[in-house]
Amino acid sequence: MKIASFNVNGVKGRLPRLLEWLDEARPDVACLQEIKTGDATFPAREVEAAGYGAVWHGQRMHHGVAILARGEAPKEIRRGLPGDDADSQARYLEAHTRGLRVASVYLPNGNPQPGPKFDYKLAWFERLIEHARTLVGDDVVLAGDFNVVPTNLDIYNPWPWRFDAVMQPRTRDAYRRLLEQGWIDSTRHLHPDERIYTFWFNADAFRRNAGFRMDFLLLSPSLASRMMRADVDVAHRGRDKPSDHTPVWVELAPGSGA
DNA sequence: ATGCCATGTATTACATGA
Repeated sequence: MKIASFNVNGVKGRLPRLLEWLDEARPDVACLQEIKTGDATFPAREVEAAGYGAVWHGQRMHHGVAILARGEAPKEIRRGLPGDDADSQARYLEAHTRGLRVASVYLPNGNPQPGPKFDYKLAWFERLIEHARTLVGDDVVLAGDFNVVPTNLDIYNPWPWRFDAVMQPRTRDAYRRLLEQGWIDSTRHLHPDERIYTFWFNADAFRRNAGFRMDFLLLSPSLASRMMRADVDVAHRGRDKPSDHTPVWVELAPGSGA
């Protein structure tokens, strides 16, 4: 069973790339971020024609997350994180599919730093940590764009980006505390020493392979023994009109209930 | 230290992204 995450940077403009990737990669579950469209304008018909059921949490112009499942409709469990009723940004969606609880996560970018956007990022991260604590005992995948570069192995060159929100000690500390609950960064776990990137700032940065690793598939401890392979579909970043992120995926062995 | 760029929405301009 293949679980994937893909920050599409606009699901409508990216539809040809998305449908092509679904056809080629055939993920069983695909979590999308930055769909950048409202609930009424998500291209559900096209996604369904590609063989995927979907749930989505849209927002006009910005953010927005979705969960796709091949051949079935995911059952939505929650949209938005608990802890702040005034937070109207669409960055979290949780659904049940294929015997798992799957969350599509789009953590705030947080730039410029310092400032209110960085404060929002840290507060959002704390709410994610609190909610994740309630999930870590089940079969759960937290998949998404976490907007954090966990270590200097996860970026081509930390120096030019040392003031960026994704590099800050407080951002990294929040991510470390999330993982301390027991979550497994599957890509890093299976490739402990490799330089692996999932985001490139622009086409020139991609040519130089000057990337960041910020998209993760975090597995709850109960799924650890089912982890088989993990990789990044790097080639999709080099195609026509690509997203700035590239898909990441992990393959799980069938569970006892599947 | 960074959006020259891309995206979407609504108008030729703005907000967002990392």
